[in-house]
Amino acid sequence: MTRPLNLEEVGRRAGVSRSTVSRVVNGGPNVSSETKRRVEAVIAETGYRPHAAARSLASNSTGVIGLVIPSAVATLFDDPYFGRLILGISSATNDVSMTLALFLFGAGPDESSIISRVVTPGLVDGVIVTATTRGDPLIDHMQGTSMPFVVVGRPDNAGSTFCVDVDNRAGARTAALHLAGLGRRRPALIAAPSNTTAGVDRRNGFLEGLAEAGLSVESRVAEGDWSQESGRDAMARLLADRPDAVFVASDRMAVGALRAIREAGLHCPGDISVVSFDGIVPPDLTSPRLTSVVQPVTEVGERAVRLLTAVIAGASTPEHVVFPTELAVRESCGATPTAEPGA
Amino acid sequence: MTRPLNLEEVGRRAGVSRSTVSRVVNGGPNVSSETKRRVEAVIAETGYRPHAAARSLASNSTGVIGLVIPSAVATLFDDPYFGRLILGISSATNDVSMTLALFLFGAGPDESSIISRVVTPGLVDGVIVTATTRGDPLIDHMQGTSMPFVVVGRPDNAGSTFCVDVDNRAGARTAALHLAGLGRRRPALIAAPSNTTAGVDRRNGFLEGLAEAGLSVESRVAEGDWSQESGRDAMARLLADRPDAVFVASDRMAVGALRAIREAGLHCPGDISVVSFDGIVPPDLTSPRLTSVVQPVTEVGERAVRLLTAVIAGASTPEHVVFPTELAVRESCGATPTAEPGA
DNA sequence: CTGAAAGCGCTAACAT
DNA sequence: ATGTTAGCGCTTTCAG
Repeated sequence: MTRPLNLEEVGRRAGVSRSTVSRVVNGGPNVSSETKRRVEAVIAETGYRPHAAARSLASNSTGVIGLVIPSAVATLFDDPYFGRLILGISSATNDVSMTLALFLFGAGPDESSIISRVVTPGLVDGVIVTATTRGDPLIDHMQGTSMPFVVVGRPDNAGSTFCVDVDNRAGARTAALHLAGLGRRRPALIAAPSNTTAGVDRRNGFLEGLAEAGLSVESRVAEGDWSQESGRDAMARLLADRPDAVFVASDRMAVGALRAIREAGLHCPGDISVVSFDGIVPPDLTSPRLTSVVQPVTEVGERAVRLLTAVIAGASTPEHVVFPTELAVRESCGATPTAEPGA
Repeated sequence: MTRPLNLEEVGRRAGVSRSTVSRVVNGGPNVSSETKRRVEAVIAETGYRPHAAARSLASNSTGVIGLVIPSAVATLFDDPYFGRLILGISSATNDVSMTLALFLFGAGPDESSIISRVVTPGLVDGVIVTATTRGDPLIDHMQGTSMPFVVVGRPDNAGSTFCVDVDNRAGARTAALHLAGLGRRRPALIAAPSNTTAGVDRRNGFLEGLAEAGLSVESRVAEGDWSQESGRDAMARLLADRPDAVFVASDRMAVGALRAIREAGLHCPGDISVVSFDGIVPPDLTSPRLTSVVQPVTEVGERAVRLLTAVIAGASTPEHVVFPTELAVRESCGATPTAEPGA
């Protein structure tokens, strides 16, 4: 006859009440060390583990946070960005002994049902939302609920939400200034999708930096979709205009751009300087190695978790965390490389 | 005065008991359509959603499945394999209205605590374990618990576990036969880590196929670590031995190998035929396009979820699902490409 | 320092 | 067809 292994049973075996067992399990005060020892012995020998659902119900806290990635099309995982972000978030949740729930969804009929699952009470304590597009209804939806959430990235209506982002605009501006400083005079731009704030911010930042240097892209602008292929296609098209420099809004697209340059029989950085954004593709994977505006993806993820726990704990004045980026100068821009950042 | 929005409250507003509300929420029988209509109206206007933890506790089923990836080092996400697998698993869990919890952990002191969190009662209904290494203690650990689980890949002691894998051995053998059929006589092998069963199976399958064709790799063998860099390094070393063909155990490593070939001033497939395994890198991303043994990653993920739900439902005789692979012949092997599979 | 008791919100018999 | 009731295993006052 095997009875359920719960607090009551552990208490029975240790000769104490379930309240006392609960106290030792949760490291509560007011337990004699002798009692504590005995209870712990029973826990060890029985392998008792508290029941998560029961605990959630009684304490009104689940210990799990959700990560919501809408429009999670296949291509999304071809970019190392999300893997890195997930890694950062996962490691931060592990650090605080929480569990990570992943909500991925593309367009489709299931979308609204998943959206509503995310805000199911008693499922997660809060959620991190990322990869939203401009005007994404998801964020409005979240605001209409009482579920704590933080956004990774900059939502359109950022004012009222907690979010953590990198300074895309400043980073792109730095890229422009760097290119200008190298004496380049016919810059081109391969932008990221304009339905994302990161895409818009990087584009604006680049144009702003150019303007400061008295330069302009004129018609040398193309927009990619984050994929390597799109970067290659965009570069191939732009080459007709004979640019002597190009800022590519993501590493992945830059890899494609480098390829297009090579396929056109041109040389980088000799014929054209390339600077990209992300700092996520291992430098040695390309030749020349990419000069890139590095964003601290892992830190962003970790910070998002910390911020979310604060919101869950009751923080109420929207906080806006913005991480700076750092320009890693390597060979693709044609400048003399500086030391690797952090080296 | 706002009262908690629960079954009781919804029932109060609709003028019925909480059991009745529970029935309509769960689509149970024995509810008059008039009552059902009234209750649904209240639910719609209040935005009531059942409390997940309470439901889990009462029903002894959480509706969440865990995905466990040990040794989730950063490099893990540089390979599109895991992204694809997660996508497949996520879409399958969405289909059955379940939630996906992600447990990633590298080596470290936290490892055992995460391992034990995975088997916390009342947290997940079952777990999918993948990316284990040979002799991984995690699987033994899982077997010691009553938590339902399935393995993606082939555990050493597969006999007693449910698992879904692809036929790595047969796929690699096909690659060998294909290369032999092309008239290549000095084949080389860039193997995957020998502490993984996939690595071992692919190696053995290739050697087996070679033997059937009366060929041998002799000393033309190197082992990579799945990374693109390792493939490049391995190829660079092997080139000294003048192979006229190489089987690379993963697409990522093959991309690196192609690069090494180019950097050595050699030509693929002219000087050397390349066949890889995975079929996960978009063909147009490399030139020449890779001939590859394609494994159905997404299907594997979906199938793992289905199998797990069966185990959760009580299935008890270990089942071993093995998906076949398919050779996609493109340009890197030097053969005349066939039509794209599935085209 | 420890125990008793009242829920948390839901499901699932069992009544009616 | 609907209501009543007894838990699920835990946390958390409140007594002692």
